[in-house]
Parts: sequence; C-alpha cells; structure tokens
Amino acid sequence: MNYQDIEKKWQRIWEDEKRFEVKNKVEGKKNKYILIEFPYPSGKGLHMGHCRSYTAIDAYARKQRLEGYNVMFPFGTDAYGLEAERTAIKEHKKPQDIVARNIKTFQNQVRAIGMSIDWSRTINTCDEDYYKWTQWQFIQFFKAGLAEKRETTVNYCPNCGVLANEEVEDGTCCQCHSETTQKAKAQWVLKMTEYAERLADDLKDTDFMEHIKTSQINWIGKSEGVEVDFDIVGGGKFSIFTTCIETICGITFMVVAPESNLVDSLKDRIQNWNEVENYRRETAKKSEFDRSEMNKDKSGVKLEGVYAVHPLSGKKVPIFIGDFVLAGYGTGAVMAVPTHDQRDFEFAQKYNIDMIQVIDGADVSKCAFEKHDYLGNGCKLINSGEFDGLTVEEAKAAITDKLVKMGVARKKLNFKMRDWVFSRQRYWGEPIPMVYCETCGWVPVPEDQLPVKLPDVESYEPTKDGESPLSLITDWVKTTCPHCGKPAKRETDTMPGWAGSSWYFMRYCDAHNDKEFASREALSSWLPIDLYNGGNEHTTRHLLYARFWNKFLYDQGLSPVSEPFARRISQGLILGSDGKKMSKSAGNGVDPLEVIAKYSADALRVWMSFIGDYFESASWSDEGLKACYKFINKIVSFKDMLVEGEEYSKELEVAMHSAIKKVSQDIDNIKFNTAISALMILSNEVAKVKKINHAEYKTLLTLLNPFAPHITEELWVECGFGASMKDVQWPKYDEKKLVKSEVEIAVQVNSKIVARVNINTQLKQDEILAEIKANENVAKAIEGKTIVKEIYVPGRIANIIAK
RNA sequence: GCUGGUGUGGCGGAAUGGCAGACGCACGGGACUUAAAAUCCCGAGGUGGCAACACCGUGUGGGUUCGACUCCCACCACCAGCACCA
Repeated sequence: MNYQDIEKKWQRIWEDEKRFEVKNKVEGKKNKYILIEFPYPSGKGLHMGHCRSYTAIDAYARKQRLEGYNVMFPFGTDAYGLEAERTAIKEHKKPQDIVARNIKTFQNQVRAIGMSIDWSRTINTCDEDYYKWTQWQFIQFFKAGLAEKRETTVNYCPNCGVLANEEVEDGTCCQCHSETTQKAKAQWVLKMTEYAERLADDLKDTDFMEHIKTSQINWIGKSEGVEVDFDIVGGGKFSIFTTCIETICGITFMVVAPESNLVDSLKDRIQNWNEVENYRRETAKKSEFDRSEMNKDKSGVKLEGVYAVHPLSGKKVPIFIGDFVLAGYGTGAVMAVPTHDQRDFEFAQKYNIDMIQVIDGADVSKCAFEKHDYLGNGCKLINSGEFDGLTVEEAKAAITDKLVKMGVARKKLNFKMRDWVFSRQRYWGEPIPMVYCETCGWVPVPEDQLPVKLPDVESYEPTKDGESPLSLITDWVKTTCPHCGKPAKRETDTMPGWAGSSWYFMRYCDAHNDKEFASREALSSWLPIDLYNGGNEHTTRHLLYARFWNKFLYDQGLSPVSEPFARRISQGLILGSDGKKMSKSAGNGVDPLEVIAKYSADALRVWMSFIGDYFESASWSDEGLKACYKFINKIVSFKDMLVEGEEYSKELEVAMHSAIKKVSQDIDNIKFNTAISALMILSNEVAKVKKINHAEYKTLLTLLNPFAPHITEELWVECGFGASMKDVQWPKYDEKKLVKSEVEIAVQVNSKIVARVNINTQLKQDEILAEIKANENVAKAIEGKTIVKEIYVPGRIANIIAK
C-alpha cells in the first residue's frame, strides 16, 4: 500500500469511529481546549501557512490526548467578508454559494492533512443558527448602552460608494480609479474604550507571548494627562488633552483638526476663510493613515483673526488648523510647545512662530528638548512665572492643581485605542438587528424574531450614495416599530467580519444549542481556552475584539471567565523558497495538496514541524520536504529490524529516555523543530545498532505519532502492537537513566581551552578539579602561577583562573 | 513615521551566561550497481599550514563578566501590523 492509501484509510477510520469527538465532561479526565483560529474560506483554499499552524497545533492536541486529557480541538469557518462578495460580483453567483463551495474545499483539505478535528462541533459564521446569536449578542450590547450610532469618517468613492481601507490605493478607488475622499457618516459603534483599562490590566492574568502583550498594551495606549479648557477671544472655548502639562507656559500656538465643528462655528471671525476651506478640501482627500505619523511634512493654516487665551498668562495665542490633528482622537485639538515637542518645533520653524523654553537643561535652538530626555533628570522649570525652579515632576502636580482649582482643567485618562466601528455598507455580513422609528428612535428587533435573515438581492455592490445594497430592497427595509407599531425602517448596514469571530470559540462548546448561544455549563467545562493559536496579524484587532466581547458577556453573567484565552501563541509565516511571501504573482507558491499527492501528508506535517522555530518565519524548500520523506521511510524500514523485547535494551536505553524527555518538553514548549531533530537523533542511534525491540519501536512510533499520525498507526497495527493507537499512552522517561557515567568536558585556563578531559560524573567537584589539574596540558598552563579562582559547571566546562 | 519582530556556515536552522554551528539540506570522497536512482559509510565554519597547530568567526561599534549568539547601551539592515481585508 502506498502512503496516500494508508492516509485515506486512517482518515476514514478516525471519522467512522468518531475518534476525536469529545463530550463536555468525561469521568476521570481533565479537559483541554485547544484552538486554532478558524480560517476565512477564500477561493484559494488551504495554503502552506495554514498547513504549518494546523499540523503543529494538531500535533500538540494529539500529544495531549495520548497523555490522557479530554481534548476538544474544533474547526469552523469565518465566512463573512469582502472577498466572497467580490468573487460573487465577478462570477455572477451568490456569495452564499461561493462560500458553501469554499467551505467544502477547506474541510476536505483539513481532513487531507490528517487533522484530529471534532467534526460534530463545526460552525460557520454565516449559518442562520450561528448568526442568530451574533445578532442576539449585538442587542445585548445595545441594551447595555454599549452600541450607539455615531458620526465617523469613511472612505468614499463617487462611483463605488463607501470603500474599505484595502480598496483605496494612493487616494484612488481600486475598482474605478476615481479619487476618493473622506466623508462623514453615521455608523454603529461598540464602545470598546470603556473596557480599555481592563483590556490592558487583565493581560497580567494571561499567558500570552510577551510581544503579544506588549503590542496590545501599545495599541490600547493608555496615557494619563490633563484636559484643559481654552477660551477664545471674543467668545467660545475648546479643550485640549496633554500629557505634558508642565510645558503649558511654553505654548506659542494651538492646532485644531481641520474638520472640527469649532472651525465652522468661528467662520464669521476667520479672516482667511477661503484658505481654510481649501485646506479642508485637501485634507478630505487624505486617509487617516496618511494624516497620522506617516506624514513627515506637517502642514497647517493659521486662523487669521482668531486667538485662544492662555489660562495662566491670559496672553493671546494663535490658532492653526493642521491635518496631523484628528477630530476623532482626544479632543481634536492640541496645545503646541515647540521647544519641548519635535513635531511642534518643526511646525513653528515652518510658520515662523515664537518659541519659549520652559524646561532648563538643553539647547533648544536646533531641536526640541523632549520629555523622554527631561523626565527623571531633575530638570527645572524656567520662564513659567510662579512655577520657576520646580522640578518637572513637581511642576506637573502643581500646575495641574492650580488649573483644576481654577475650574478650567481636569485629570484625564486618554487611550489611543478607539471605539469599534461596527457598521459596513455591504451585503455579505450579518444584518444589524435594529429598527429605526420616527417616534421611538432605534429599537432592537425582538429576540423571538431573530435571526434577521439576509435577504436575496439582485446586486451586491454598495450603492453610489454610500448605503448598503440592502437599502434598495424596499420590502425588506419597510417594517413596523416593535415598540409602537408605527411604520419604521430596518437598519441596512451589516456587521464587520470581526463580529462572528469574536465569540466563535464559545459556540464550539455547545454548537447545537437552539435555546442560547451556549449553555453556561458547557462554557464552564471548557473555558478558558488552554492554547489559542493564530497569526500575528490578529495580535491587536481580533484578539482585542474577542477579549472585549467576552468581557462584556462576562459582565452580563453570560461568560464564566473574564479572560477567554489562557495562553496565546502565534506562528511565523511560511515564505517561498526565495524568502518572499508566497503568492501567485511571485510564482513561488506551493500547493499542499500536490505535496500530499507526491509525498504524503505525514511528510508534509513532519516538514512543517521541522522547518524552523514555530514562532519565526521560515522559507519553503523542496529539499527539506524530501529529507522528511526520507526520515519517514527510515522509520518504516525499522520494522524489518524488529526483535523481541518488552524493555529498552542497554544499547538504546539512554537514547530512548533522552528522546522521550526532549520530545515531551519540546511539544509542550512549541519547539516542534527540535522535537523532530530529537527523533532523528534517536533514529540515527537505532540505525547504528541495526535492531530495535518491541518496546523501543512502540515508544518511537508513539513519539512520532503526533507529527505523522497515519504511518505510525499503520505500523503499529502491522507490527501487531494493537488494533489501533487509540488507547496508547504517552511514554515516560526516567531522569536517572539520562545521565551518562562518563562525559568529556572542556577545561579552560584563563578562559582559554587547553584540554578536554573525560570525567566520572559521580565524583565530587573537588575530586574532579583535582583530576583536571593533573592533566598534562592543564598543569603546563598553570605552572608557576597562583590559582585565583576555579569554576566548574557540572558536565560541561571547567575554568581555572591563574595569575 | 509609529508599534512589534528578526539578523548565526553555501542554505534551513541548534545552543538554562559555559566546548558556537545540534539536526537537516546542498557539497566532496568512498561502498553497492553494467550504469543511474535509492541506500549505506566517511569528511567538512573561514584563513594559513603536508601536519600538529595557529589566528579569525553569531549584522556593526562599545560595555558588563572568569566566560557573551545569549545581558546592557548606541547604530545599521530586513520583515510584519497600523483600526472598513479578515
């Protein structure tokens, strides 16, 4: 039989006997919930990147099962999204049909690589019995006051309507190449910032990889500062947020976001309104991304004739508009202190604005003296009136205090993280289950009427006026208010793809429940997830959305845990053999199914494990794959060397115990490459002695089983070890059997290697050192010198320092 | 630009602060073969040397240490993400 037939045979057996289906509770077994991010079922099917993480985490799951855990390892698909909609438009098919086709392909491919999935728990986010609960949960957000409709800005194309960021290339529409602009639009928003602090703080209770924690904390971007009100000469006022209140006496200008309502309210008093309008028009063309830090060349326009009043000095301060200030971030206005902020410094130079140094300790004629340089260095204030001579730290407190007492400021926490814009003017998403009534306002669809089904439409393209295609189906839009019964309109926006993926891990726990999204009992038996694996691209958004969603449900008493993921890891990319991202255009792609057909799924799995450190990116190589294929052949060939024996032989004892230890620890620590390497070392030992007994082969096959599940099980049966590997136990090692009685160590004199000496590991340290010093080369090196220090690292190295 | 990450032979990569290069690929030599493939054995970081051996060597420059790929500081290069792709 060839590998392909063997693999298909075992895949069928696993499925027929429901080998990997689990109950929520099994007497005497501990539960483990292992999760890999469900894929977006694109038309391209499973790619190498999927293969790497899927086979790796599958190996982890299989090992845990062999260790006697009740392991849930589910799989599903995140089906809503732009790509299916675009394909639908292109192929003149329904997104529903395209997605159904793609899901089938994905599931077959997941089977083909030998994943140990519990298929009884499979879910798709676009299934009615799934998205019903996504809608239900949205309503809970609304009822709790965490969902509201609010003005935001969107990318807008005059022909194609609202565009995703991805669809805008250099300020033009990727479909029709018209120039795009930023347009204000009312959108549903989930108030995620209300959870910002907890999302950052609670990371301490998780075992996420350090860089993931850091990324999330930076994304949330908590900063403590002061919000200060500034009066405008001739009436009106506005607020700014600053983390550097100590520099307030150095203010020489203010900058307001160009689109700010404040600018409109000052129209009559602004003497250069034309110039302001032109600048606003230019700004509208730029995306937020272009306007933020990306933009090196800060520009602005002075509002002629309008001045703010400095709250401490009472002096007049000019006001500018500048596109680097965003209306939606902070208060949409900033104070500018060119001597102590580099961006302000450059702006002031460009527009010839005064500068006043207020913190002593550096020359500010060439560049600003910024907070990371003056904080904590005992720097003192100057040119700041009554605050002169205070240290920066003292001044921070004193100035805040004074402004608060004056009633013009308050301490405030500010977050970089924004609320979650939850509306899409797209067809292919969950309809937002809300109704707008002239009398009652926004009213949720009654829960017994869920799901609000996605209706059939003729055209999937967004409308030119920027509304969802659903808005064109008048019959669907027209409804009655659930509250007062008067005629009302349905919300026509749909949810973003992130919605369904924010709680899918809960549905796996109770996938067929039609009374609730998942029972508390089912959730309690599995959450938190023991190991959650996904791509680095989800480190901030998906992972924060899902944590936020769960925290909300936790507050509602609907989730048993405040953190859903105990441990989070992310895999590195698989690159083409040229070291570049695999893609059609680069022609460096490799199709997993072709690899399986030519070699085997097991060879592919072993290669994906061996290719390199799981957390780093790695380049594909055909040679590496072939080497793993050869390795499997070698394991198979051992069956011809099989001899009797139910205990490890003397010759292989140390090798067996070392391999068990290394492979066990490496899988637990997600070091699959060195686990395979350890198995290769063991197989080299076996090849050297040219025989292997039953006990040894059983252990070898078990250790390899998580990586090469098909062939190991086939060999197991063939050698008569049992009818299958279903009830096999993960082998144990004995620490005592690992230690070699004699070992060669390097001996250094003054940190330079002078000899290699065989030592008996049973001896005491001074006995060993005495033996070392008796060595001819060592003796010569220390001759006539005084020994200052002797270092001995057991079994590795000795260093004698002599003068 | 900001944030996160990476940098070790010809290549993929190993190394709780302790003999850098495990394991594998490619390569060279040999065995088997009419031959090739497959398989097996041996060799190998670089430079110099017949050799023993010497010197150099983990992106660059400093530092800490008996000892640094590993820790600290500064820099360079590359990769990823940046909120409506998911």
